[in-house]
Amino acid sequence: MAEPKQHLYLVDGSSYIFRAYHRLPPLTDPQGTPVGAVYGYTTMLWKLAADLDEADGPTHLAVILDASGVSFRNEIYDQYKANRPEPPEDLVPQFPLIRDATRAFSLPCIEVEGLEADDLIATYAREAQRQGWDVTIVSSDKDLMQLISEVDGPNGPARIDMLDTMKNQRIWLPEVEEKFGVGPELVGDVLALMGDSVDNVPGIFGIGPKTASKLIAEHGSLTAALDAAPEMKPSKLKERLIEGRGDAELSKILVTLKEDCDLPQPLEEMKLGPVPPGPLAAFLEKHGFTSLLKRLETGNGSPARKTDLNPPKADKPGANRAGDDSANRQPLPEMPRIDHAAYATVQTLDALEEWIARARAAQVVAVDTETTSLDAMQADLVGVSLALAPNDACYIPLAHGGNDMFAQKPEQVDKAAALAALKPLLEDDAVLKVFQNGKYDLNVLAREGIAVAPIEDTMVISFDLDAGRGEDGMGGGHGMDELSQRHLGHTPIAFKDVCGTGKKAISFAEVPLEDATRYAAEDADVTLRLYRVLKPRLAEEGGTRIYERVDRPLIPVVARMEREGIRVDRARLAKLSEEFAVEIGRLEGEVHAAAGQEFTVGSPKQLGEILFDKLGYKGGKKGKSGQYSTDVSVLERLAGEGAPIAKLVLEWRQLSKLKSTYTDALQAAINPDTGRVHTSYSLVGAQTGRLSSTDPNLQNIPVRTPIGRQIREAFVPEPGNVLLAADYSQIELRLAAHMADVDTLKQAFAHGEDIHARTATEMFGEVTRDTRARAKTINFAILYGISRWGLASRLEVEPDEAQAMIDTYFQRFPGIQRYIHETLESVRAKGYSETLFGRKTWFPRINSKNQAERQGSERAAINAPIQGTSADIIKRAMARMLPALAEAGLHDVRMLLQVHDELVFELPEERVEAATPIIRQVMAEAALPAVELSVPLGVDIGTGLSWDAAH
DNA sequence: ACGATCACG
DNA sequence: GACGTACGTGATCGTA
Repeated sequence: MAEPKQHLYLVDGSSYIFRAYHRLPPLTDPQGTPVGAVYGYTTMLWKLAADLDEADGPTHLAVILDASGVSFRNEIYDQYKANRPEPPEDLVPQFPLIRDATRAFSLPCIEVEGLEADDLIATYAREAQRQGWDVTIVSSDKDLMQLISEVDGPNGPARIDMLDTMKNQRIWLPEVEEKFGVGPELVGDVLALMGDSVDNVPGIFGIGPKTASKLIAEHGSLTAALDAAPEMKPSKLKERLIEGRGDAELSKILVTLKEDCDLPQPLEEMKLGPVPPGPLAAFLEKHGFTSLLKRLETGNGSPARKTDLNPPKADKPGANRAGDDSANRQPLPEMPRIDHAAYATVQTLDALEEWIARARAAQVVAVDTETTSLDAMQADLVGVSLALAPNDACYIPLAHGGNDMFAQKPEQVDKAAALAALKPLLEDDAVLKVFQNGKYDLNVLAREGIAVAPIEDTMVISFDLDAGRGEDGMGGGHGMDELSQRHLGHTPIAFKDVCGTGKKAISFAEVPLEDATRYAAEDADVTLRLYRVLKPRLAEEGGTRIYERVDRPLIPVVARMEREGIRVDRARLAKLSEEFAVEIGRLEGEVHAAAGQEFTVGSPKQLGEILFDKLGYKGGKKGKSGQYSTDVSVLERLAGEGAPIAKLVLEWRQLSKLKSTYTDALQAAINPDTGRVHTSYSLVGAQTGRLSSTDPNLQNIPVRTPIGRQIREAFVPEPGNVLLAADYSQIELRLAAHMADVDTLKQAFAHGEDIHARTATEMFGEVTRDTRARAKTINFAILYGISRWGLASRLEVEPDEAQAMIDTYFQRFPGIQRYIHETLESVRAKGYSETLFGRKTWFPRINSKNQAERQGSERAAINAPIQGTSADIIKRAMARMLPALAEAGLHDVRMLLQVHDELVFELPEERVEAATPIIRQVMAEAALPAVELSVPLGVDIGTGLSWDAAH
């Protein structure tokens, strides 16, 4: 048997502590020594050491530090690292503690005078790779990205990758490519051109990361780029390249890692075993890391646990871990209890200016708006609250006392003046604005002419961490009250306690200032506290990638789409409503006649009794509510068996649905100010990461039947414009083919084949209308997690026959069965599924003893990575779309709607030709560069004078 | 407030 | 031996 692969982790201790210092709160230990960064470092080592025995975890580990003093690079260039500022004074005493912490874990700690940590890491990494080991460099230093590689070793490929523990991100070839636009072997050349101000590597003045990447990618190397300079067309860039040649060559030497250092310690001595608890306990105790100490004692996720408490086990190492993660969370510095009396009401411009100044100094401020409506497109701004620290919060009333000119109004800052004062703060790049559901506030403030940025959103952070995590008894929502309850143990004042409910409800503008301040300032306070709890978890739990790269950038994009809205033709809808009403009345009469009595056709209860008791049709099945089922499958069966009433009811239902849900409701949804319909998208509505749409839902407008499609004809562009609809074609099946690595399907997609026809050929040997339809059903069944009974009922065959088809499918596409098996194993062990972009969905019931519950989770878990990856891809496309169009000068293309695999745009007719290829490209390439798919993404685009015509 | 039904991907 | 059968949503209606 081959020996298990060795995996060396090299921890770049020095760079970690700098970053930890800035990211973590300034804790001090019982002796008064600052230990915030050390605490961060300790938890990181803890996690790494506890990963021993995990797949891809370390078998060997060493910490590499910078020795103090000068390195050989200073002999080459005396200015090297010369302008680096002194480290902050409360960081200095923490440097030696890094060594103490490392020793406490009984881990090797290596530093060599005259060598930098990077050079030692490079040498050790290459040496281990030569011996066929995998290597993970724990650092985020971009210089080290030069080392990322994979070579053929004695027993298979040996790779060097990186792990950024702050962002909890693996860095591998795609990440390097994304950052530098070139492979690792050329990273040094890019760095040499761009320089590094922190290390005082000169680079070439005036060339930054973008230009450097572009030059190296174009010419293939630094030397080639420099050589090509004299031939370039006259430009600033050309001059700089020629004049800066010397600087660039020197920089290249400085950034090149020394890979042939003398090694002070052989690799074998880095072998990682269970951590002896004694020295570690002493260290934790000395510095007052009591929560870690407790975990060490209880063995909960402890690096010492493996031998001390549990004998090594061969079976699933992660079993039963599902969902227990929250208990493993880092303790946070205590926050004071919520104190409503501490909140300020800001009633003068001077006081407001002071809060704004303090917010600027704090650089992070939680913001909340109070309005008159939940609909951001109708809401009037009533006040704004700010929070700078726990209990340090205020409320700024702007429109209390209502709009009645003569009413008695409380003293408050003039609304226009206050907003003018707030605007620079809210738009300041250097001040982070934290919201709970920021999309709402963004829209309210955008309507006041304020373009808030940059923002953070605790609701979205919560979703990216905990989607699906709700269990019985504990809600899984991401609303503020729920989050506050869950993470802060605090129940905020309820809106209805301030404004009342039902008929007696008052507008927030009528709430007395004292109550308004308590409520509003508390919301900002809670938001800030939630941010402090949730934000660090992103990095710890691997949520940074999806939050920073997908969901956070999407917030302003979706907000903008909501504000754009879409025009609907009211007259057309009204006409449809009327036609439907006539037809519904006629059908109702016929149904009553067929039934021999009047009854409420819309009542499934009454209908069931008429059909099965009075008229005596057979096959009535009662559900658990004791009521006959009368859904479409039942009525269709009855209609097929010659029951005229069933067909009439089906028609009646179709038209009632269309009228009440669409033609009537859409007219009512037209915004009187804009004349357009503005849906609201939820970024946290669907567990898989999809958006959902409400008020009205524009993601379920009819399309499948001709009669329903008439409603789509009422969605229209402004005069002179057209609607453009761009759809991903079969995206989920394509992703399944990629993720399950099914060659036959991948080839079919690569050749642009009809995928259902192809499936029919594989399964039934021939393509007919019937076999293709069956194949299509089976393809979807696979995506949704199949059962013989479910498939049987859809195909109207016996379960045995359905099972035979499933077997055939798995035989023809063996990757699918393996994918399903591996996905479920992983979800059972970890508790969550993951998309290609790292989005997690939790399945707390995956190991349930209740079979139905468990099987339901299993089906959802099979589907979630596929549906979720598709959602990630279109989200990335959306975030890039308007910038890409703008870059081509297309500023008048509006992105209006998203329907899961479709984007709808409105644009002047004469822009269609220019916009189409850009939209197609952005969508088709949306996975890149983070993920390279082995199937192409097809995009179908159409245009027309209605949404229907655009398809 | 909840279940049944049906609109969408 | 019983369970309850395709994934993910939201709106509307009737009924409790």
